[in-house]
Order: sequence, then structure tokens, then C-alpha cells
Amino acid sequence: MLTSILAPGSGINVLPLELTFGGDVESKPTSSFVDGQSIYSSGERAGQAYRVEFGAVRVYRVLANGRRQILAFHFGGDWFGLQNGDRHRSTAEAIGVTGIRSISLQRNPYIWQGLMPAVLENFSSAQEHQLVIGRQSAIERVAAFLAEMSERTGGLHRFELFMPRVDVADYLGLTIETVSRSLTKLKNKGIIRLHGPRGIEIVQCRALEDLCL
Amino acid sequence: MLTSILAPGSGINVLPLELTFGGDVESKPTSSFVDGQSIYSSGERAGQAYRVEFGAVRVYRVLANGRRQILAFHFGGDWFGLQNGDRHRSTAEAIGVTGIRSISLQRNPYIWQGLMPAVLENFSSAQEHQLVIGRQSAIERVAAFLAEMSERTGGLHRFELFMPRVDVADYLGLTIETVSRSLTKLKNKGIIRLHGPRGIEIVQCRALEDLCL
DNA sequence: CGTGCCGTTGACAGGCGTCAAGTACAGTGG
DNA sequence: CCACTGTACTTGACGCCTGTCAACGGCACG
Repeated sequence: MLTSILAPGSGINVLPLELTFGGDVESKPTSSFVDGQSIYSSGERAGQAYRVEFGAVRVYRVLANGRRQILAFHFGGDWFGLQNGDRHRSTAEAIGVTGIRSISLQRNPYIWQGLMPAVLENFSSAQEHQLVIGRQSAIERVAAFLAEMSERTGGLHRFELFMPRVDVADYLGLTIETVSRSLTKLKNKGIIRLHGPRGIEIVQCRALEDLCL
Repeated sequence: MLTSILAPGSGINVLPLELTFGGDVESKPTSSFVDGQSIYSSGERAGQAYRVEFGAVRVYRVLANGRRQILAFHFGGDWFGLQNGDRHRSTAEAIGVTGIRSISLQRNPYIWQGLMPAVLENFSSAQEHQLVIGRQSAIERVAAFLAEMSERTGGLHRFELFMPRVDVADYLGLTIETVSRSLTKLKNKGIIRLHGPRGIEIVQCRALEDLCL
């Protein structure tokens, strides 16, 4: 519904800054982050919109007892860090060497309207993820994760995971052991092939999607 | 960050229509729904913004195997149904007799910007819920649910649940039996008291919050 | 009073978390 | 060149939590 109004015909995720705002926005240049470096932390003052230029980002929250839930992964072109309230309730970290461009929302309050597609996209992803972690078994979650990663890397059947197992586990609400076992099961069923710890090859795409339900 | 720009000092959830849009919006009058009646269904064309006037709404998706996940409950003042794409991916149903006001987004495209606080609020709730269903045990989820319901009914320590057990279960990613058992455990610990199947009284508010971590 | 729905409780099995051991590999320093 | 170390990942054993199946009670309704 919104795409037809604000961003006709274009994927919401890949809006270049210039297309969205007409190029007259005060944007800082791309800044680079190393693996694990914090982009913003829970409790810090908010007020920026961030976009991944290259690399990847994990956004997570940690419960008082130390359990971590990764809320979302963001890749090239994705906007993140958009929220209500004046303080961040989550933490964003670079995965590998990552380039981030940020915009001050205080200095450019009118750009909120241009960010609506990005916010809706983030919202939609969060809802999608609620189904996965709320109602799917371990192997189904891992299957859904691989399908999502495949789709977000351009629909490739062979790709490398950006993140370690612990990130996958904390994204899916599982432990690293269960993720590992689920991958092994998928491999033994002939649905995927593993090429080293990070390399994934989807052999039976249809079977994988059937598992996602 | 956004509240200070678009809705200074007011709770995002309770923005009256008039305050947000200046009263010059083509809004249909409040329409009434009976218990279980569909407000919109998955697959239908989107293009409306909805607001709960009275009663309550559940928004859910159903997986191919029949498992249901309730994504959110909405109460008086809440906006819902906002999304990208032109077709609904979820279903919204009334819980009990419910009044809904809707606005056509096609006829009032400019109101999107006024809905940003509502979208961010929905997004924030979805993220919050990801933590609950991803990283908390059954009793912690139920505790978090009770705390949420208490907060959303105005911070009352004694309130009635709008929804049956199956809705609570499908919201929390549990079964009705586990929800029931968790409530019994909370009761036996003296943290809550149960007044009939729907009546909840929070006795030890602090202990309940400690469980939510 | 029978029927159906909702909720609770019990018995049991299975999936997943926990704990532990083992492998592969990159980096470091001798 | 190779031992040493730390990290990431896998695999196995075991136990608990929660899902499944079943029985039961309370209540509204016909």
C-alpha cells in the first residue's frame, strides 16, 4: 500500500539516499566499523537514522540474566536504528568490516516521511520473525533462516553466512548446539550441503521452503 | 526521538484522530464488530488505517500446518493494519464487541506522516515481543504477558483478561495447557490471585516484574 | 438435565537445553 | 617448521521443560 505512494516500483530495501530525499539531506560520510564494533548501544540517546553501505549489522537486546536476542540482521541498503522514544533500547554492532551512513533526525526532521517505507519494512520483518521463533521447531527455524539469507543475498543457492553460529542461535531463539545439529540434519537429508563452517549450498530449494511452512 | 517532533508530551497510543490530523480527514464513522468477526483477512487488499475505539483486536498469522501466532493485541486508541505491500499478510479479528474506525490511505495519502508514531509503536511492541517468545521460559512469558496487560489497562493491579486462553497461548508461543499451568504456578507462589477464568490480580508486583527479567 | 465450550490437572513422551569432549583451523612465538 | 593456544564448530550423553493426549470440573445455553 505504501510502496505505491512513496516508492513506486522500487524495492523498499534498496532505496538510495539520493532517490529518497532528493539529495539535499545533511548526511555524514560513510564511516567504517570493525567486526563487533558498536554502532549504537542500549541506553544511548537516539536521533540518527542509519543505513548499511556494505557489510552487515546485528541489532540485539540482552535480558537481565544475560540471554541475548538478536532482533534483526541488516545488510547493504537496509535502514535501521529508527524508533520512538529518545533512547535506544537495543544495541547495533557491525558484523565484519562494515560501512554505515547516518543522518541526524534532529537536523532533518522532515525526512521521517521518507523513512516510512524503511520503518514498515523493519516492522514487517519483525512480524515475520515472530512466527518463526513463536511457532516453528528448531529445524524449521534454521530452514527459514537459510531461506531468508539466501533471499537476502540475491536468491543465490550458494552463499557464505556473515555471522557465527552464536548469532544464528540468538537470532532464532536456540542454542548453538541445536543450530549445529539442525544444520547436520538438513545436510543428512540432502537438502543442503555445507562448505566449511560458513558456506551454505541449498540443494533442494523446494524441500527447504516446505520446511518453512 | 519521534515523539518530541510529532507528538510532544503525549502517549503515542492515545492520539485522538483529531489531534493527529487536525480533523480534516475523511474518516468513516465507527463500525461495530462482534466477537471473532474479521476486520481484515490475510490476502485481502490493504489500504486502510484502523483504530480501536473500544473493545480489543487480535492480529495473527496462520502457518500452513495450522499453527497460529498472534502478532499483537490492540486496545482502545491503538492504530493497526499499517503495512507495506498492497495485500494483508495477517488477519485482524475483534475480541468481544469492538468499535473500529478506519481511514482510507488512498484518499488521504498525506496522513502517512501522522501515522509514523503509531507505526513505530507497533514496531517497538513487535521487537519487545521477540524477546519474550525468543528467550523466555513459559512462566516468564506468562508473567511478562500479565505485566503487559496490567500496564495497558492503565496500570491496574486487578483486571480482566479480554481474551481466552488459546489467544494468550498463541500470543506467547505456548499451548493452553502450559499457560494454565504457569498461571497456577504464579498463583501458588503468591504472586498473583485468580478470580475466575479471566480475572487477574497482581499481588506481588515486584516479584512479577523480576520474572520478566 | 443434556450438550458444548472453556479451563485445569495429570501422565507421558519427545525436543531442546546443558554439560562435556573432541575436531578443525588460524594466529603466535619459539 | 612446528608446538602451543584460543576460537569456532560439531557431536554425544543426559535431564528438564513443554507439547501431546486424556480426563475432569465449571458454566452457559437450549
